[in-house]
Parts: sequence; C-alpha cells; structure tokens
Amino acid sequence: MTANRRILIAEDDEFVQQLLAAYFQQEGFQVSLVSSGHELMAMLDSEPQDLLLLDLGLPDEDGLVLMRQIRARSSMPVIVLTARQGREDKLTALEMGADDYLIKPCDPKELVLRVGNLLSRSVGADGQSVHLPSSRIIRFEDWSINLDSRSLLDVDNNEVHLSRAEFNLLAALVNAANRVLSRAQLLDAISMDDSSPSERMIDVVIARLRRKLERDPKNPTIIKTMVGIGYRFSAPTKVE
Amino acid sequence: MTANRRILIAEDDEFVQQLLAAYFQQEGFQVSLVSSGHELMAMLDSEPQDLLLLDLGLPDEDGLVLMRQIRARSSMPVIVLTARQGREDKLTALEMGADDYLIKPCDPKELVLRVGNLLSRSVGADGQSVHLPSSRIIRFEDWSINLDSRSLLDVDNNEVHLSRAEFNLLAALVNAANRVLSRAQLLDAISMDDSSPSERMIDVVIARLRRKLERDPKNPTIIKTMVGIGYRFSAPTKVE
DNA sequence: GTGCAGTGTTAATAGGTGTTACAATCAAAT
DNA sequence: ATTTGATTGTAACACCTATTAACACTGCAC
Repeated sequence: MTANRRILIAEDDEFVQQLLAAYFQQEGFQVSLVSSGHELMAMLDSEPQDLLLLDLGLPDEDGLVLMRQIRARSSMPVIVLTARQGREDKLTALEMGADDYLIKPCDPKELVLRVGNLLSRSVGADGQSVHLPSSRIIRFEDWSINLDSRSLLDVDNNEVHLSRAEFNLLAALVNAANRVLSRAQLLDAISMDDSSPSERMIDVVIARLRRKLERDPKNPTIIKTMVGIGYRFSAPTKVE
Repeated sequence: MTANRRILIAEDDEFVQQLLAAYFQQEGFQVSLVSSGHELMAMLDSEPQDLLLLDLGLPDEDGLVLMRQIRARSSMPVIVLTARQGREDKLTALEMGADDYLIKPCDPKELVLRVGNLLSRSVGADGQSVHLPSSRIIRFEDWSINLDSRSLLDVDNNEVHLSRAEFNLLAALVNAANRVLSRAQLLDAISMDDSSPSERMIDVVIARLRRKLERDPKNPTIIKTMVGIGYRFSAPTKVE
C-alpha cells in the first residue's frame, strides 16, 4: 500500500507550500515542491511522482494550460487547488483531466483524505499503480523503455541516451501505442512552457528518434507517419 | 504529558489558519482559532491559553497595539508572526513583550520547535520538559551530514572535508530537499557578504560537490540539474 | 615572506533545442 | 502516367545552457 506516496505540490505562496509540505510529511508522504509552472514541468520530466497537488494560480502559466500539458505526458492523479470560486474553472479543470478539485481555503484533513482516496483508487490489487505508466517497463522490437527511470535499453541492455525532448516524445507515442497523435498533441508532450516551438520541430525530433531506434530509418517500422495527420507508434508492445 | 498545550492562533488568512491548526493538532496541541483582534481579546478574556501565535497583520487592529494590550493583562508566552520584513517591527514587537518573532514564510518545523521551547521555558525550573535541541544530522545515500558541526561523514564515518562554499551549498540543498532552488537562491546561501559572485559560480561549486559526493558524477543522483531553473537535492533523507 | 586552501572568473567544450532551407515523397487532379 | 502542390525528412546551422578545466586572486597559517 505504501510504495506510492510521493506527492508533488505546486504552489506559489511559500508559506502555504511549507505548511502543506510539513503536513503531508507528517502523514508519511515524500513531498517535492515547485512554485511555478516552469519548475513543475521540469520536475515531472526529471522524476515521476505519484500524485500532483496543483494550485491553479501559479505565477508564470495558466493552470489550465499546465493541466493540458500534464495530461499530454502522463495520466498521474491530479488534484487541483484554487482560490477562485468560479464554477467554470472547476468544470474546465475536470475536463482537462484533473481528478479532483478543491477550493481554498479547505480543511487540510479533507485534503489528505482526498489524496488518500485518489491514491488508493489508482493502486491495483497487486499494489502496483494503475494510473502511472511511469511505473512500467515496456518492450518493443529490440528495445525496452523504462518510463520510471526514463531510460531506454537496447537488446543488450545497454542504455541509449535520449535527450529530454526525444524521451518525452517517445513516451507520449508509447503511451498512445497504435493511436495517431497530432503534432499539436506531441508538442504539448515535449514543450516545457508555453513558448511553443513550431510544429516542424516534431518532425525533427521524430527524425532524430528514428535514427536512434529504427533498423532502417528510411523505412520506419516503429514510428509511422500518418500523412496530414500526425504520427503513430505501431510496434507491438509488451508491458512488463 | 504536560497539561499546558493549549495554543491560540490569531491569523486572518483562513487557509493558513487551518493549515497551522491541523499541523499543531497533529503535534498534540489543543488549538483555538481567532481571525481578528477583536475576537482575540475576547478569547483571552474568556479562556486562558498557554501560548499565543499572533499574526501582526490582523485586519481590524494594528498588531503592535494588540501586543501592548495583551501584555497589559497577562504574561502569557507570545510568538509574533508577520509577513513584513522590517527590522523595526521585530524590535518593537520584542520591546512590547513578544517572546519570539518569526517572519513568514517560515519553516513550520521551526515554528513548532520555538513553541515547544517557549512552553518548556514557561513550565518552570523543574527541568522536566526541557526541550532537547533537535540534532541536525541528516543521512542520505552513504552520507551523513551534521549541520551543527558542519561535517560530512562517509559510509565508514570518515570525515570528508568540504570547503565553506561547498558545505553551505550542500546544506542549503539538503534543507530544501526535493525543492528546486534557483542559482540566485543558492548564491544567497554561499556568499557571506553582499559581493555576489556570478551565477556560474554555482555551477562550479556543484561540480566540485558532485565529484566528492556522487558515485558517478556524470550521472548525478543526489544533486539533480533542472535545466533553465536551478538544482534540486533529490536523494531520500533521514533526519536523526 | 612562502605555501596552501579556497574563491571566483573565464573560456573551451559538450550537448540540446529549435529554425530554416532544400530534398524527397505523397496524393490528388488531369 | 504525369504534373503539381502540399507535406514530410533531414542536414546544417545558430543559439542556448551546463559542465569543467585552467587560472588568477585572496586570505590565512606557518
């Protein structure tokens, strides 16, 4: 029951942040803290977490935009916290894929309760997390990708280095195996903030990935191009 | 267990109030809450408390005036909390008879520590509940760092020497474990006077630290780089 | 003084990101 | 089948950030 207790708190008011951290630590969570959208995305890229507590009012980025970017790269449980009373925000947040929604001020006990609920819901009978693809190792062709340690191993178990953008793109494709992802969706998966690079960037990263992954990069079998639509991961996968 | 664990929290931000309450309750205190100077004085008149946590920024009354009024009727321990940075406030508050003074945001652990200190001091000279200064020894991976003696011990308890800058940087990171610290914040931690060295200095000290701490300095696991943001201490820690 | 440890700067290097230009390819119309 | 315009692939490049070695400077101990 207790393996997945890493909680990431995204909150810009430092005092609230520290109080939440101290409180959750006492409840036995391992807490990580970020105070901006930029940090948040960097943190999610560097280390998987079991649950995200997201304050919609981060200074540098609209919370709902962040929510979309998060959902583009993982299905981790997210609880949205906001000072806003608006009903629209609530609906939008839930539409964007938030799992729960609380308006500040709220009772810390209730908060911990909902966190506990969400975590227990996302844990299967075997104690493995259902939600987090990041707790999985996936094999395809000669490769095995570990979404947890963010590493890619070749057939001899040697690690092949991927850049952040390359890994995120591959992870997004693997998570949506056999589904077509548009360039816009893939952009969400690789971009850190809202400074969206052009969609051609996706082509470039795809090319770099293919050069590393494909036996014959000219005739790709793993990442297929869907002309006019996007790309599709189309190798058989085996989840470990 | 001592009977005097009733704490009164005077704080107008409702969320902060609830977080503080939940936190102190977990620490075994019986908590009462007020959110205005008016309520505060009424509460003090009707029910004795063992300690007051007073936010200077209450809406209806200047905190320093309140402080004087409180002292006019009791000698109960008071810790003043404020968002203001001003040195004058601090001096005035202490002059007015506050027992301690903390600037928000502050570490909740420190807050509880000071509350404990103050309460045990006010118990009397029997020495029963004298507060033991919490040891500041923290273990991570094969290392243990003692923030009091400023020493770092390896797995065999041999001391590994760190320069002042190295130690301060490491201490700052450890104290903010799992939080991202910007180069600017880390600069504050290592520079003694106000002559700020350039932020590249941080990279240099980080490199020197990694060479001493990390198993594989090229693939650091203890101090992680957050590109474009700063650094983060990300090894599990255990406080002794 | 001389030597030494530590501090901080600088510059070379490495690696990643994103743009652009042009080549290659595709798909639809003729 | 050929043409044509749109789309995709990729090399080359500019730019950015982080890493690290080298070095000069400072202050301190002997």
